[in-house]
Amino acid sequence: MEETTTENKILEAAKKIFRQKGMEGARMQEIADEAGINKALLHYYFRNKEKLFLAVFEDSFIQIIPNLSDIFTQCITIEEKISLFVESYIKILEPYPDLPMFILSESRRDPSILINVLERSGIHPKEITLLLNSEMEKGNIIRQNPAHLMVNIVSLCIFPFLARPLLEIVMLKKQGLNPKDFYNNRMAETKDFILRAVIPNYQKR
Amino acid sequence: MEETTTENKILEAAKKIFRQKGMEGARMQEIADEAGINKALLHYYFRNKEKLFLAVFEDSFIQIIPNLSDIFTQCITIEEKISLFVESYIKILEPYPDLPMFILSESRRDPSILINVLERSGIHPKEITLLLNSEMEKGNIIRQNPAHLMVNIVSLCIFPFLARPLLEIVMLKKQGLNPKDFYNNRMAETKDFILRAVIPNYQKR
DNA sequence: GTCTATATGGCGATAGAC
DNA sequence: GTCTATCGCCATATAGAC
Repeated sequence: MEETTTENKILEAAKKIFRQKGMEGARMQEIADEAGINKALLHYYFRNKEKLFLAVFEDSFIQIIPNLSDIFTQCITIEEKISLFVESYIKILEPYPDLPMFILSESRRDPSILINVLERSGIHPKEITLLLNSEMEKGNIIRQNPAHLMVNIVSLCIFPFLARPLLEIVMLKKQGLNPKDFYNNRMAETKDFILRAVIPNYQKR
Repeated sequence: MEETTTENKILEAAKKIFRQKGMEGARMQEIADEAGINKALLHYYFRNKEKLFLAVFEDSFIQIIPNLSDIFTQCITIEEKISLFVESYIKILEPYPDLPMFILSESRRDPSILINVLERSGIHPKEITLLLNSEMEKGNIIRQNPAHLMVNIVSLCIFPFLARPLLEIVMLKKQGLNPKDFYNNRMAETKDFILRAVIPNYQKR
């Protein structure tokens, strides 16, 4: 069941505002309004803006680097693993379309906020590298640099969220396309594109 | 030859600071210092921060949506066109690694800044869609949704710039990789990945 | 055109009553 | 724990001398 303590109300409000506007764009007053409390209470619970922001950032980071590592230890083919990863990742992001820009933009503003949070992150690229190399040995996936392959997959999943406002305007004004249709097809198209670049003789099924 | 009028010095300084820190993170004092002039002069030439920012944004937008449309009208194969696009685009961005985040982040903060700038942008996705469709008819590229294909190509080119600080830390701390090596190989790996997903029976050459 | 000095407002943070 | 009132700073913007 939901905890509706004051501290929790503040955190939820802060998540909403910080993720939308970033550390520098957010206003403590706006967060207080959103939480339905007074501005002074923010400082009572979190001392200052920086500390409140860090709480939101860490929570957000854990959410965007989801616990998907178990996908790669399951007993399924590499094709199914990649498929499942892409589907799960896009599904996780869909309810929080602001998260990717928030994380990347704040990481760029102040990379030091990453240091603490990376430890407890559940990112283990070394293990995935081993898996990919072994699958290449077996001929199950096309030979390529594993680091680039991982970045490629993540790029294709995340970029449409990052560029959403720009993409929507371009589609509407320059192509006469409905952005909703685009985003509805996105998961399937992403999966097929990746698998064509990765699986030998891949045919859509 | 270089124009070194005061107005130009201001614009160059503003580009540097705004692209690094964004509209909300930038300080008029810092821009004045960078330009080697007084803060009041900024207002003399550009009235207010918003107008100075818009000048920088429009200049930046034109730079990131480069005049690459002529690539698609050249008399070369579709494979060469895609190859050339990826190479040119990454090469254009390399001297300005902050540009992609600046454009996308500011577009999200206030999408209305896009309206004016999109008109004179040289983005003509409809023409590229026609080209892609015709190449699919001929069997030169694998059948897929042209809108997604265009987004995929741009995603793979741009994302590594957007995520650079995060990627560098992950590579150093979690993989023991040298980020420089990664970015040196990036162009070739991107090209091959895309061509495998697009060209029937593509073999690296 | 370029400067110094100053006005004006907003925001993070604190004091202190309840 | 929660509120009202207020402090102090900093950033944008303007006034006015040169």
